[in-house]
Amino acid sequence: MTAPEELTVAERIRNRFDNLTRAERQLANAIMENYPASGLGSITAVAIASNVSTPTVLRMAKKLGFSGFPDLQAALHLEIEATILNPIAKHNRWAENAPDTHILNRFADVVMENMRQTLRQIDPAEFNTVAELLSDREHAVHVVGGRITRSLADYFFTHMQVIRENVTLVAPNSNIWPHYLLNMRPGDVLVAFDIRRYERDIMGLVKMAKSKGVVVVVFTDQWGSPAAKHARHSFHSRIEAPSAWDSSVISLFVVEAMIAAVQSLSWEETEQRMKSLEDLFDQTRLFRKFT
Amino acid sequence: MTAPEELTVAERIRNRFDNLTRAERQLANAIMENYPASGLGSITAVAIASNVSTPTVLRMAKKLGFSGFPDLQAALHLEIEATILNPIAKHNRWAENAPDTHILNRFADVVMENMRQTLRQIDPAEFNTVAELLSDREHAVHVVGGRITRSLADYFFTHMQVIRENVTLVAPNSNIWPHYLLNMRPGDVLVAFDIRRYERDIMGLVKMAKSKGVVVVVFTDQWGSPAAKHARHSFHSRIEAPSAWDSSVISLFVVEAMIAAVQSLSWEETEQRMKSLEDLFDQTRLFRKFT
DNA sequence: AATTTTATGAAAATATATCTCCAGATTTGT
DNA sequence: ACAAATCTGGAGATATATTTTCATAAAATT
Repeated sequence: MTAPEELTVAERIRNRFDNLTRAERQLANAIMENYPASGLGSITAVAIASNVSTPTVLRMAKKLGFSGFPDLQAALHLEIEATILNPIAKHNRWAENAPDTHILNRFADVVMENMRQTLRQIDPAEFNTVAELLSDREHAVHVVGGRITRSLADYFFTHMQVIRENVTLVAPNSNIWPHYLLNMRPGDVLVAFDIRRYERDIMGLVKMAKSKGVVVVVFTDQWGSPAAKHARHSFHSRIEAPSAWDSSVISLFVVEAMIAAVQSLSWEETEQRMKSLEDLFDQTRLFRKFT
Repeated sequence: MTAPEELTVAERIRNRFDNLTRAERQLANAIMENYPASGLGSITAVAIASNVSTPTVLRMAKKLGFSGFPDLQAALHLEIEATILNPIAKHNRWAENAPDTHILNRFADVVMENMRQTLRQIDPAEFNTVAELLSDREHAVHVVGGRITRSLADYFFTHMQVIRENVTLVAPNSNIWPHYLLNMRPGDVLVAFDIRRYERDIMGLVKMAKSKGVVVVVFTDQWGSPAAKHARHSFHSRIEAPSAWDSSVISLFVVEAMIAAVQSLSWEETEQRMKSLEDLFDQTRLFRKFT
């Protein structure tokens, strides 16, 4: 036997429909008509929409086993939550041979949730715009990162360097940033990485670059680096992690997607460059042959 | 141009995120967290759930272009109605506002599959063993990466350096690797990153380190670096990507999970070190204060 | 360091929603 | 057709939600 609390409002209505009075049936039909959205307004709104009085709504709510109208509505909210929630996020266990509480599984849960949230926030149009900016050979691309984000900046730079010419990685030491600023021209793009704790210097660099007419793109976290306010475009990744540190996994995900987008916007040139690169590698015998 | 009334609440939040204040961003994130169900309660309930005051909720609602909170909520109700009525348009996409074929969605699919496969392959016992090895202060940890994996090595190094002393990042230039080999002692741990195309030099370094009694841990891809054969432990991440490059997202995921595991194995010391680090940052005023 | 601007939440004021009560309408049983 | 039981909604009482006001705190600017 299912406990009454676990029945949906719709089920309760169906179960007790025969016990309902005329006005209540009218109300029940109106609710089922466009369920569950029809039950979301105030008791007054629901009453009016169904052409019954508010006490009728209340009485039916009580008949259905709720303590009052707000109680019924809370149940509807939970149902909506359950219906709308993305089922992909609910993977019970990632590493099947490890317990749920193993760090691998906990991490996997959080990362997937981060991914879901991040993708919901990204505006694909803005993403495309930035990809186009970055594939424009007319203007240079400058990349800068902070203490932790340096690795991301470096990763991004390494790939962009293969895709196109005229890409600079700004050195981590902010003392010599003025040298880099010298080389930035209007229309150039500055890609800055900054997650908490946000670094003063990045903010400064962004402001100065902006005043020189440089288009600034900031990759930051869900709270947003202060530098993002001065940026033309910004991408917010969720960086939650079951650890003392933040997670950069999703930031890297967005970066890789961006690299892929830029690459496909200018595949012909990129392909050429990659081939030349292969040749160079062959000559230096840096790599073993891949089988 | 879309009329403002036709934008969803989520879109409005995205559009104006950069104009939001700290408390408002906190609220926005809480709403997006479990959207749209999170916005269904009373203004008070929403405020409490997000840990902000009710006026903040109201102010944000107005900033987003609504006349008040009930207006915002009515918009949510309409969205829910639209979503539920059209079940096909729903949840099979990550970035709901981009087509399935958009690179963001294709990337998300692949990453998710990579994660599944990778976690299925990892032996949690081995994972734990390596975490213990890395948290043993008696022995030094050396980290090395290749052309692409350098960023991962760097990331791992940066974090390990905070967690414990006696961690070295081996410089990318393999000419001077012999210098580093000089400092490796039996029982030390060498963490090497190597994904295709596998690099000859990494292989050489691993072999030599092994012959000196160093415990080698290799992070590689699903096919496995040849260096992995000489390693005591190895972790294989799936690096498939819808792009000309491989994806490092899952490798980073495993690295972060490992960092978290090591950190929790020696939390007391790590905590001390992190506090000292905070103090140092405060003194150098490198970061802006995070609120 | 001092000043201005902006952001924030506590608390009061207002508006709205919810519930209670009850008088009349409707149905049911005789 | 009549009495009893039940149903229904109007109107007021109460509770809650929403908005406004304002003092304080934080941040930006000078």
